[in-house]
Amino acid sequence: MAGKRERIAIRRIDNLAARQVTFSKRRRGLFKKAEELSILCDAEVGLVVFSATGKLFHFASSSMNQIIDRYDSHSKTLQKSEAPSQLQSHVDDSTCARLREELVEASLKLRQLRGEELQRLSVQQLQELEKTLESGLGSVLKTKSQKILDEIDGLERKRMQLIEENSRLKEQVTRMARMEMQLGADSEVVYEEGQSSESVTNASYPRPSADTDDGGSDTSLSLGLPLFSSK
Amino acid sequence: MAGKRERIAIRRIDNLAARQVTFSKRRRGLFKKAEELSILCDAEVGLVVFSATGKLFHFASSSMNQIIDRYDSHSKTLQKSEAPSQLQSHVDDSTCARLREELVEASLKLRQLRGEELQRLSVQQLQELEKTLESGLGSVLKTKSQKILDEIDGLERKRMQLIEENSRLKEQVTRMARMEMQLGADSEVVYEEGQSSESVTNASYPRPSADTDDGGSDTSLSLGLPLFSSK
DNA sequence: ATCTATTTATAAGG
DNA sequence: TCCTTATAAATAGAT
Repeated sequence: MAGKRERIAIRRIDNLAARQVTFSKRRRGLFKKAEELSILCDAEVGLVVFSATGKLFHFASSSMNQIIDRYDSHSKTLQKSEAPSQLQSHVDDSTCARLREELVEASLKLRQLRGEELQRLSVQQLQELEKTLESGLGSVLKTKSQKILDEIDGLERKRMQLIEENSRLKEQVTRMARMEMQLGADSEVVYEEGQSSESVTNASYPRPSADTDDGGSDTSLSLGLPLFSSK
Repeated sequence: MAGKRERIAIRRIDNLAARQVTFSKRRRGLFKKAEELSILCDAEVGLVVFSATGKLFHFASSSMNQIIDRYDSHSKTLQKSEAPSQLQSHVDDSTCARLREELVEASLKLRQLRGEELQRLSVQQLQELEKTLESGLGSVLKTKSQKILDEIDGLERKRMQLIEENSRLKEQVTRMARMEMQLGADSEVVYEEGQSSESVTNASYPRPSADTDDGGSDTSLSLGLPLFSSK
């Protein structure tokens, strides 16, 4: 029979055998293409692959060390003062080895929490993992909710402040309009800008840009442009 | 018009423009496949490419430093001679520092997955964490179910084997009982153990301990003790 | 960059 | 792992 091939999603292949087969095939394809790229385009290519079982595969168009060095020199902007050589290496190999171990361990746990590398675990261990994940998920959800509520709360508070401010302004406008009427029609009035007092009673008039952050609670007296002037 | 495409030989492309175009296209393809391999097959992949013009491109399924370290530890069969003290410590401070950094980072992520240290995260980040946890939890549950089903399956298989064995034994006992009757009442019968043939027809008689593992399928003829003997 | 004719890679099944 | 085949994906050449 031949393969009724279907497109596959790019996510970890669960079935171990299938995963290994795919690894073989794709690894070969990848290395082939890496080599082709280096030859066709005169590029320096280094490729390192560790199988899930820890086996190493690698390709380098020149020498891997050379490529790694070149990579390091590109990525390391920070240089060490080489002067005292390694005479005062405070960290010894055993410290490093321990760190490495811890890192490997931490990485494994991370992957397991992410749902990988589970095959070797016992049902008991899986159960524990499940509990950890559930509790973690619970905390995350709780924190997320809290943050969202806080945000809503903050917005609501700002909204209330704005409403307050708004009504203060309306009041002020009303008062001023009344004063204007009392002044009578004989006083001379100059409009600094072409805005009549009527438009100010509209709740959605544009706020002046001076007040960038909207936390302001007393901009009512510093609007920066005259609300009206009489003629 | 579209391309009347021809296969190309794998050798350096002379034309500069064509070489650059091909570099772009194939580089993208290569990186895509590198990532796919790492995801599909749970492999650790590190890829470094320098263009002919010296530009660096790189991909790492985990962290490049980690991969380079792992590569180094694999490829270095040469061991440190302890004689000249720490004059030739293969691991330098920077490697160690890097390890430390990675460990700190991994620990933080672990704690976050466990539901700690969440306060500084944004809602967006929490959302991602949530997705990770949910997917991890899904995998764990799936794996656990599979393991439990496998166990049940194994037990069921063993049960069936025991039932089979049991009925074989019953048959044997019946046959033997019949033979005994045919021998007549005058023959003397000696039981070496205080067990009558009747009790063997009981489905729950204890099995002899010789067969430790219960995968056995033909203990019926090697019970290790005579069912009866004639005199 | 975009468009296709073609070549390649590869999933599925033995 | 290798082989086969149908099909998905990559990509050379041209616009």
